[in-house]
Amino acid sequence: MIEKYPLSRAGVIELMRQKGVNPTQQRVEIAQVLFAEPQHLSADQVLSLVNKQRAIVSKATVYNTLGLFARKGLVREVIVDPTKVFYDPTTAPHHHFYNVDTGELMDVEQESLMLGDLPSLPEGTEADGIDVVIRVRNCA
Amino acid sequence: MIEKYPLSRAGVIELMRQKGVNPTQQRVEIAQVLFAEPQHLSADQVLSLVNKQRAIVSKATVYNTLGLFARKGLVREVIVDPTKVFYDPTTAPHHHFYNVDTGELMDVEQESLMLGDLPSLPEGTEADGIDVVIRVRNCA
DNA sequence: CTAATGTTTAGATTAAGTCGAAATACTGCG
DNA sequence: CGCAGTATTTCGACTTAATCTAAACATTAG
Repeated sequence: MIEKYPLSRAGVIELMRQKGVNPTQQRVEIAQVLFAEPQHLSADQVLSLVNKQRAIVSKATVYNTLGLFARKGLVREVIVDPTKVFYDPTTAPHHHFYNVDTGELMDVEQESLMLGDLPSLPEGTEADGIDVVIRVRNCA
Repeated sequence: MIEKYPLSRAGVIELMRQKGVNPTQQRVEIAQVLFAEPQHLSADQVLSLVNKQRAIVSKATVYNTLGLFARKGLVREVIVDPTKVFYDPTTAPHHHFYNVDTGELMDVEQESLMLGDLPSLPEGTEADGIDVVIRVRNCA
């Protein structure tokens, strides 16, 4: 999980195998874009990055694949912007800064923000994950 | 801020005055829906609740007003669902459970989840708020 | 080869949210 | 009162992320 960026073609294929995702042509292309560096891309950005040179992958496939990757735990969906979803290649637990002025999204590096125990969950539910977003704005 | 639900018409008007929001007819109608009880409503839900009996407020006004309320600190925007924004009448700091199976959003009651210190913010930014969402799913 | 299954595609469709410009309501002031 | 100016609301068209549909394509097993 803690690997060097960018991940090689072989690296992403290996990772996909580990996560039980069939590494097809298009999926590998998409994964390579996502794992090029630690970053936060929207579906739209992934679409245009993948098809930068020549058209390789369709819009529907990008959406399908990002959804699949998220379900399989290859990437993490980050919901902070009401207008679009971001996909984060870093799946290890970590938190985010979100700049409401610029729309920029950044990882919180160190585990400087520590969480206490989880509160008791509602009846009949189990934890799926925790999202902590620290909203910041440019100071005046 | 810690008031009893539902808030009376006079109560919401008072609150709007405190927050510097001109209490017009439509805004009061919308506020009464929001402050009827602790809950999490989408713009669409507010729209249909407000116009349940007779048409009172237009779609544009609902969106305008919810945005205004959020900016003025009357309600809190909660972003957990990629398809819509929820509005929470409880503005005191608190966290949320989000049931990914049902789409249900709930307040975390007690301060059972304690946050440590904030990590150092990115250069040139100041804190605007923290959103903690505990995703849960129905157990098998 | 053929069937079955899994994947990708283009293009139409949905639905939340925004926008622009006209209508309406309210405010103070002569 | 009556007018002028500002604030608010409205309609309906528009934008856009995301989904859906149904067909095409790929891959594998037998």
